Amino acid sequence: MPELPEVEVVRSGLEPALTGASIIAVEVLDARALTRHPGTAVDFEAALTGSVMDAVVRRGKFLWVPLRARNDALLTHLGMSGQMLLRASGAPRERHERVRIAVSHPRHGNLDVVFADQRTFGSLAIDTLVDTLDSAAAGSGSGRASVPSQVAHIARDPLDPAFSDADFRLLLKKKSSGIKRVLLDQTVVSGIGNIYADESLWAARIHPETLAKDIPSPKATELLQEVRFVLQKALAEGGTSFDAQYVNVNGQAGYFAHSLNAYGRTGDACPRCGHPIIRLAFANRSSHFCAHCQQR
DNA sequence: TGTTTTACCTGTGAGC
DNA sequence: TGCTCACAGGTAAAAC
Repeated sequence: MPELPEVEVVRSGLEPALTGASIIAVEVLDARALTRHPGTAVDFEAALTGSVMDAVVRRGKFLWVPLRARNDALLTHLGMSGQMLLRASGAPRERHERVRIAVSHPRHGNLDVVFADQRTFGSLAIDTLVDTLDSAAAGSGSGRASVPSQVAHIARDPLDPAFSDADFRLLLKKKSSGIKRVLLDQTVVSGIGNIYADESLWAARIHPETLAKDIPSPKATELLQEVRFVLQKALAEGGTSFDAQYVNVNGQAGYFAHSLNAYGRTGDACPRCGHPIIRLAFANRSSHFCAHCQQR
């Protein structure tokens, strides 16, 4: 389940291999991988072939590759099970392979970028670049102040230097939803999914159903600190991998699953107080928390 | 307008 | 052994 740390691991893995590389061939094996793309698979293949990739940029869970001397980018969202894999040119098909992009890099030679996705929630697209609303750099990996139009409404993530803590606290004051729901709202703060929302709330000792507007400002500041700590620790450990759902560009799993305190630990003793971690149904998914040290 | 629910999708494992 | 069903969850559209 790729959230900010997992997507950043993928971004930093792709960056040296793709920056400056030319696209020499594109093969769409399953058009469902293009649900975000406004045109057809044939358009997609034709529009990419021959273009040069300038960078690999991330905001929240979105990744994109600006195309040289053009006002558009190759946009990627991994969804729940998407993988971007770097493979030797002509390598055998991956399981659930949806799109293959053959590139030629001036220093690294030829290789294939494979987009594989089991649950087909992820997708690729070619999207027009628009100016960022605050004129600051778009996100991680680029100094340019432009984002794909489909990313324009996505908030900055907590690791972005241009993220405003004050704006975040102000937004919380206006939200009458539970804080867990608000943390998952990518227009409020991006990059956080179910795993890191549960972990951050556990660390900040906040019950997931606490109304966002009821959280005092100092507590909101503490929550942001915990969010950043959890994201940075997960990033340092290569992300969170359950089964084979998330891997880096070389197909390797991350280690953060061993560091989880609440997520997926239903029935285990809370590492802080020893009371059992509880699982609560929440919006077609689950919240995991300690009812003793995270009281409403 | 703001908030909540639903649809999309497939592999895995539990239960029968 | 083979079948059914619940579950995992990010995003956007629909419903409330």
